[in-house]
Amino acid sequence: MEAVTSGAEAERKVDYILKAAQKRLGLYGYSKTTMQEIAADISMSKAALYYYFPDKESLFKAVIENEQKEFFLQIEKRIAQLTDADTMIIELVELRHSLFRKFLNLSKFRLSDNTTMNPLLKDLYNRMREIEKKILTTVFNKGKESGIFQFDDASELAFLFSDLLQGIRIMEIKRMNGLELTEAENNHLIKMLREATSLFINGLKYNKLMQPTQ
Amino acid sequence: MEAVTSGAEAERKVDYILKAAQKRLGLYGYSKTTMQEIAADISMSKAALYYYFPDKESLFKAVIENEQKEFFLQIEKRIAQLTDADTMIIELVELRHSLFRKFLNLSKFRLSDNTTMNPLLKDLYNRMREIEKKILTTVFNKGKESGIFQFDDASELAFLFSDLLQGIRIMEIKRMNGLELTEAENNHLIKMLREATSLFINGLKYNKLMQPTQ
DNA sequence: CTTTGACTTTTTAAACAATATAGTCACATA
DNA sequence: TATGTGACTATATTGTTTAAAAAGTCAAAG
Repeated sequence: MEAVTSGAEAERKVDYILKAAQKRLGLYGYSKTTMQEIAADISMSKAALYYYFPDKESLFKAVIENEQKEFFLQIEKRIAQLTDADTMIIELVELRHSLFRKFLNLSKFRLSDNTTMNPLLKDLYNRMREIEKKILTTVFNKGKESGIFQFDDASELAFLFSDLLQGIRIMEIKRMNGLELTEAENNHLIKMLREATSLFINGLKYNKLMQPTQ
Repeated sequence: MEAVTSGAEAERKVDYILKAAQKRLGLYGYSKTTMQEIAADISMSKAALYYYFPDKESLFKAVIENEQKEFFLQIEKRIAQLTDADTMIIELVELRHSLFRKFLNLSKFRLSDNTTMNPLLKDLYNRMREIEKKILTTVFNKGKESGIFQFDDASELAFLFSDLLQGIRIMEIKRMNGLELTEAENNHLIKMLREATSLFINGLKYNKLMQPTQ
């Protein structure tokens, strides 16, 4: 799946290609970006791209992996600066939201396009959730240790919380009119996410109803 | 949108048609059910259907409205038997889940078919949520009056909660393999719904973080 | 008032051609 | 040898035509 080359020069070339691909991916999405166009953008021939990447999918996979790495790096950096589990979660939600928009340019990955790029999208999506859940699990456990949260199974909780947030995002996207998220729609979304998080944390702090699983 | 007739005899005939349409709708979905087939099922001519209903859409709209009416009737009946707001909400979620499956035969309304029947589906969906939110708002307010819930805006809360539940449903459906919800998948779904509801209620009971809106 | 068969119109589906894009390769150049 | 290219092939997408199916109409009849 990776580029076939080694050496610093080659690496710079690969980065160059990735940048170009990233730009078009963010702007037009997967299926509306051709290898020809990417090549032209950086004054190369299409064939040269195939020297560095075996196929289109691999190229874009590399783009996405790059962004994802940076994305989670920033999240963990911020989390590390905090001490309380509850503020960590709140921060996590906020950061996740803004970074997701910034790095992955979500708007272009939307429904219309998602039949063609399904394999890529699904992979991206699964990894995202996997890592997110791992981080959440850690934070929940930290809250439990420090005595402010009460619950049974942290990873199950992380699963639920992650689903719940994703659900809110989907519902907001379903409601929106155009193909882009307007400023108002985005504000509403972040407000919903905040409220849900706030209630969720509260629920964990005074959790008396929650039964042990099965 | 309604049948053009009056009189008890005509009404019985309309019911007869609706039953036949309902059966096929549940079995095959909107686009895979023809007027011809419905007519044949009850030994009528297709033209006769058009005497009672102006078009296909109206016929199926009537079917859906029928089921919806029955659906919410049962919910409100059950709610009326309860006194505590928190158990009301739990019951509401449980009932909503089982009745939705029973009456609206959700499985057939799914993604594959939803491009063709979009207008109908959207309408159905919007009404559902509208009524659901109304009921939720009432229950939340009841909880506030009796002093067990603390929050600012009941209808906003209903909106959030309703979204959140729907989000969990969607996430579970996205995860599922085949086209039908298996027993295991359904169990997982209902478990998630229960946990989310439980946490949500807890959050409302000890709500100290929740800020007044904006 | 209700029902129908025969009819017209509209929608959907299949088959095919035309186009665009992914991907290959023999050769060129440094 | 490592990198790059133009010209090629194979594959996937899109557009167009045609045929079939289904929606919807109507004059006439019971």
